[in-house]
Amino acid sequence: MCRDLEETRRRGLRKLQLIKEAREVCPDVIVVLGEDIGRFRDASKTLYQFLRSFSWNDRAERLGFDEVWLDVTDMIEYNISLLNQHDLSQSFFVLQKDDPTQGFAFDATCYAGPTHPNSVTADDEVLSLRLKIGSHLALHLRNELERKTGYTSTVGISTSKLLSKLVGNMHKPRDQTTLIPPYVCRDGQVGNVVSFLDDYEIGKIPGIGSKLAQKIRRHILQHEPDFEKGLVYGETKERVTVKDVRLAEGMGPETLEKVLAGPGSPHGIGNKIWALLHGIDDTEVSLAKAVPSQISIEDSYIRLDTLPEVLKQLKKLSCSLIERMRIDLVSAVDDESDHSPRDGEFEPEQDLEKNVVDHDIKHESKQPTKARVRSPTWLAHPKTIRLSTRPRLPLNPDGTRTRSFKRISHSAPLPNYVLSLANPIDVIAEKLVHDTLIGMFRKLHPEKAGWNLSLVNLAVTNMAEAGGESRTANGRDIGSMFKRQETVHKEFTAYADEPTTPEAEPAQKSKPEESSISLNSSLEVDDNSWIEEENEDDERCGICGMPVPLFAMPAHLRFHEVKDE
DNA sequence: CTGGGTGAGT
DNA sequence: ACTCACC
Repeated sequence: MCRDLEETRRRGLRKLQLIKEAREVCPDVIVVLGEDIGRFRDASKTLYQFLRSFSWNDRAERLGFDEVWLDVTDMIEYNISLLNQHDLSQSFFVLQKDDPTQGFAFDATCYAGPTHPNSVTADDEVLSLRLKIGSHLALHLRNELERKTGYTSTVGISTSKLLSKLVGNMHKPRDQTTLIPPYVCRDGQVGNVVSFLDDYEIGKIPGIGSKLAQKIRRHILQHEPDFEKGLVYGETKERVTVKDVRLAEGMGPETLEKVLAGPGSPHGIGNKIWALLHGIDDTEVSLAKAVPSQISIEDSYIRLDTLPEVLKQLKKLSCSLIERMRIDLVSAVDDESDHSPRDGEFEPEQDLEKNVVDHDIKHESKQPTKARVRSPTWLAHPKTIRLSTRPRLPLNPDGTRTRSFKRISHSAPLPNYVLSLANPIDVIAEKLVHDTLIGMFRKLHPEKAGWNLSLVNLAVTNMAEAGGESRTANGRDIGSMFKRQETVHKEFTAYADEPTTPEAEPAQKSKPEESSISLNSSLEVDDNSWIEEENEDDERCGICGMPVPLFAMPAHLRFHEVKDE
């Protein structure tokens, strides 16, 4: 097994490759089944909360486990207002509005890291400046991420989710790329956005998945595109590029609508895809959510065709699901009622470490007046439970098996006792299986036998958020953790990689600077504890008295000017 | 035969 | 409520 993604790829292993094919092309590959993604999930959470903790507007959106968009438009705007236009090379980026000493020095006359294209042509000074500042912020975030967690990362800087994601792939691993102006061009010349996108295979554009890509290819090629066996997943023999589509005869939003519309496709798909092909994506980076909208656990099986075995698996999935619910949906809240647990008094067994910031607790315990405890509380109540299966299709007459990824599902109200924190997970799971899941399973598979499942998924959905619009309840606590201490590095033994996303908009106007960050792999991390020291070289600000590093003083004083207006 | 997520259509 | 498309 290779720790190194490049080596792995060089040996012919690809993502989404069939195990059979992997063994053919690389006979000494070691295939590990039954993997536990728990540690990936933890790493993902760490990454997300770290980046989110920098955000001012809380627009931080995850894509899969290892990518995050940040809409940092507000931070860029604010910092532009602080710039000394006569000394841009000695700028200071303020990371916190309420504390102008928190930040870093940077040179606002240049981009940090690589750009695409590499050479800068004079154009659109406003957008250029915004992107330059964005690129320095990205570098700072990457440096801090690596210093504090050990994770290296790759970042794209542009004005939309679409463009930041794509351009971020240009320099991997452990680097960043800024898509630079001119985004659109005058005089019929092609801007950098269109020229950047033109050579992409159509299916590589985020938002154009396999189904849409096939429909488009079929239309452009005028026949059913061949999928050659042995080719990398998602690649076709006949490459259809964005340019091919854009310049195809009669092509436009209307044609695309006709080509793409069908059952399951959203209205206006033609317009949307047409915009995407031009690098236009006006979708916003979504606000961080206090709670997920769904939690699900699934497992796949070589063969699952008896009821006793199904019940056993349902029990296992139920346990995992309840455990996950308690981790992600339960938080500790202040409880004023004078209920300090007496010795020997039963306390619900559950792991709240991830939800509670321990310094808060210590702080609380210093309060002499009232015995305050943190009581576990549901941040949201799922109202629905859903059971999905993926049946393995019966053999064809000719003995082959058609592969299907179709799922069937059934939903039911989630019984209240599942939310009981006093009972052991085990006990709840057992009851859930017998009271509810068996019945749901029978609805999906009424026959006594004859079915064979390749997958079972158990989910809770339909979250009713509890009380206080706690958008900040959980994540912020974790976010503050980063500001307080170095976080222990968790080993990340994989070659995380590649996702891909969204939709479109005029890159032109005053649009968000967005960064798409992708987590790559781990480095050794020095087991670092850092001590905050007061720097004696700091000058004190004449206005607010705060100690400010000398190089940051000009920016700090401008901060007062702006603020006091 | 990966293990998750989100959002939309019907 | 259920399925599909997409990541």
